Amino acid sequence: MATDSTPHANRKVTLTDIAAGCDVSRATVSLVLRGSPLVNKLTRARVEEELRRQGYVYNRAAANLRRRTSSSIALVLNDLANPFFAEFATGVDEALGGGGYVTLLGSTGESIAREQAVLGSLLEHDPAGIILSPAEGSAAARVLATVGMHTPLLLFNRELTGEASPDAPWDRLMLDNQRGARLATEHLIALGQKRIAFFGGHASSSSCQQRHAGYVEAMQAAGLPIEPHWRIECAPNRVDAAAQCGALFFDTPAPTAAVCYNDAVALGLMLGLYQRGVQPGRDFAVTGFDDIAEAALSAPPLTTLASKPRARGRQAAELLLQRLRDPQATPQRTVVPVQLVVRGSSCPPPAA
Amino acid sequence: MATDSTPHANRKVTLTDIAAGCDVSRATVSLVLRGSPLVNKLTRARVEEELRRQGYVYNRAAANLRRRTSSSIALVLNDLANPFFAEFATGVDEALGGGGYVTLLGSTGESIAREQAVLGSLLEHDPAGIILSPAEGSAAARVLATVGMHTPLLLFNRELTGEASPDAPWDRLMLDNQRGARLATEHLIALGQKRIAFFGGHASSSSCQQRHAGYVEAMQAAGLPIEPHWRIECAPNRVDAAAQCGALFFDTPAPTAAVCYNDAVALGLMLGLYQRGVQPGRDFAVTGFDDIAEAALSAPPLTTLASKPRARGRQAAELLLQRLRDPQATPQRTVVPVQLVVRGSSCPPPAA
DNA sequence: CGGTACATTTTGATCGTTCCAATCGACCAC
DNA sequence: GTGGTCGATTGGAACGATCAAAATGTACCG
Repeated sequence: MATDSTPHANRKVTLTDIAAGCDVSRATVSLVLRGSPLVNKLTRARVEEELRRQGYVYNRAAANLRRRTSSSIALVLNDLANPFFAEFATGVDEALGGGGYVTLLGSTGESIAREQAVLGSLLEHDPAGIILSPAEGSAAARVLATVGMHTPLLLFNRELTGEASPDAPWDRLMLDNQRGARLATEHLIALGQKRIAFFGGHASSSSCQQRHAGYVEAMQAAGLPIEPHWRIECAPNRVDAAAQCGALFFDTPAPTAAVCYNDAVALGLMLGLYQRGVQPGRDFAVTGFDDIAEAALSAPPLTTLASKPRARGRQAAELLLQRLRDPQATPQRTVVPVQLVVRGSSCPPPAA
Repeated sequence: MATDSTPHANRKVTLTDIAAGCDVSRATVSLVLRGSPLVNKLTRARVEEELRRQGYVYNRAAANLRRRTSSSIALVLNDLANPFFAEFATGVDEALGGGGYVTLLGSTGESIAREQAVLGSLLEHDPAGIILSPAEGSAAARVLATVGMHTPLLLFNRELTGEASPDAPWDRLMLDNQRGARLATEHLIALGQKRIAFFGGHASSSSCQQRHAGYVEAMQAAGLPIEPHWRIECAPNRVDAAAQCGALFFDTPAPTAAVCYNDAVALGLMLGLYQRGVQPGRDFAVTGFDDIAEAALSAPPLTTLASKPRARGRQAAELLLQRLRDPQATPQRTVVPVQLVVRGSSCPPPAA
């Protein structure tokens, strides 16, 4: 309450001010701040009182400079506005905060140019590490060039393109995309579906490739055919997905089910289906990927693959913190399983 | 490509390294870095070459220390996982990046304790300013005590409680909650609705109070009655809203429409209505607030109030940057209008 | 009393940058 | 040859913290 009693004009309070204020040296104050057992109980009390009185706030930047350490982690995301990544970011921040780190945020909006700029800008703040969910098509070489090899980087969710480089000792946290999509496809097949499309995403993105591979795997294992026009690309958002819905029915035989790239796409597709008078969950089966919050609440609720983005965020932070503790350890590639969540959007094919 | 040709072991490259590398003084290199016109073209070229060769990265922390400046802004949000705030954060980061600032993220998860902790932690990194969307019930006095008066703070979206304090010269960016809710209510009234409930939110939150006031205003202006059981509180998320749906129908006369606290609540309510066999947009009118992405894509699409969170984010950043330019200006309170977006979820009452 | 041990505190250098004042060479004017 | 101006560069002291080593003081012991 009396914190701001002294109208300390403008300048910030420093160690030196405190030291002067209670007649000790800066070093002693520093020791007090860091809870060293070396200081006398009495002086500690005096100093602490003075700290309170002057409203001192620690300057971590100065400390970090001297100690050649860092207490921040950069979090660079391709699309923060996507609830999946928003949840992820929340998890990251949670875990980093627990570890005494602060999150430097950067959002690239899926633009490689902005990714470069953002990485460059954040690096100037000397983060202890970086968590990066790369923009689509981001190249390993460029990232390596700007990040260098001083700062540990954890790759989340997507691979970088042209990853031939031997000296890119990065950790990875990836979803088991292939197995997830395979599970979804197998689930549809078990329901009796035979004409199953793969809908949405850009074929150039690694996660899309992996999910498509899982779909192909399941189809082939079941001896089912895959028509070329059952593969529809679209941007991974609702609006574009809804717009592309019609493409599923241009050609015959039309599919009666679709494994979608992710939930956003699946929800958009369902909207498009409604608009054509096709009722998802009854006339047409749909599955998603991610299990974002609205998946459970759509009509019909969406069958999808749960990846628990917040837990993934915490995990990403943990992995990076671990790397900081042991910079020499060999790079880890962590693949987290995803869980099939069956809801109303998946159904048997309409009786022919 | 040759950036990492030198296996520079471990230590980071500094000004001194560059200076030594091309036989000039640190000061000159510093001038080059900042594009000063004082340096000779030739030396500049030499230095720039050396910078590239050694893969130098600027240490902004050191510079900030010396210059007594800061190049970061703290962004503290009560719920980053909410798409509204995720969009907001994206807008903030966009605009801050443009201004050469970096975003320090903090997510409080609607906990006052965490808000304190996060603010404290971020302040140690000496942000030039703070954008805060406070947790519910966060007190002005506590915030003032931890933030102090050195760091400009911009309050977004919510007021702090107990705001009697005369010396809390904070800028504000608020939505026009009252007018928004009034517009929604008037819209329902114009459709012929007479029994209109106000659904969701915590009565203690300032934004909820304002929205409720707008609702009351419209009802009274139209001479319509307001039943006590037409005011249902719930947490501002889908799940709780769906669960509280039944409370609307415990008592008679039951409402035939509801003005909801926000979109999350409205979507949850619609789900709850479906589960009771009541079809929103036909049997019961619903309006939301925020116009989050899924509002347009729900079934039926949601009538709501657009607040353009991303644009608000940019605006918040701009306001704060302006404050930094002129710290002496009198505190601003900016209230942004919201726009009624009429969609399928609002309808006339069922023919009695 | 000298010596050693221990607890506590201080001095001065340092982190990587910027700022200020000073320097230096070259050129010109008188 | 002296002084002045100009362009280009530099040395060294900051910024606010930490660290290593040295310096206090105090107590104890033979």
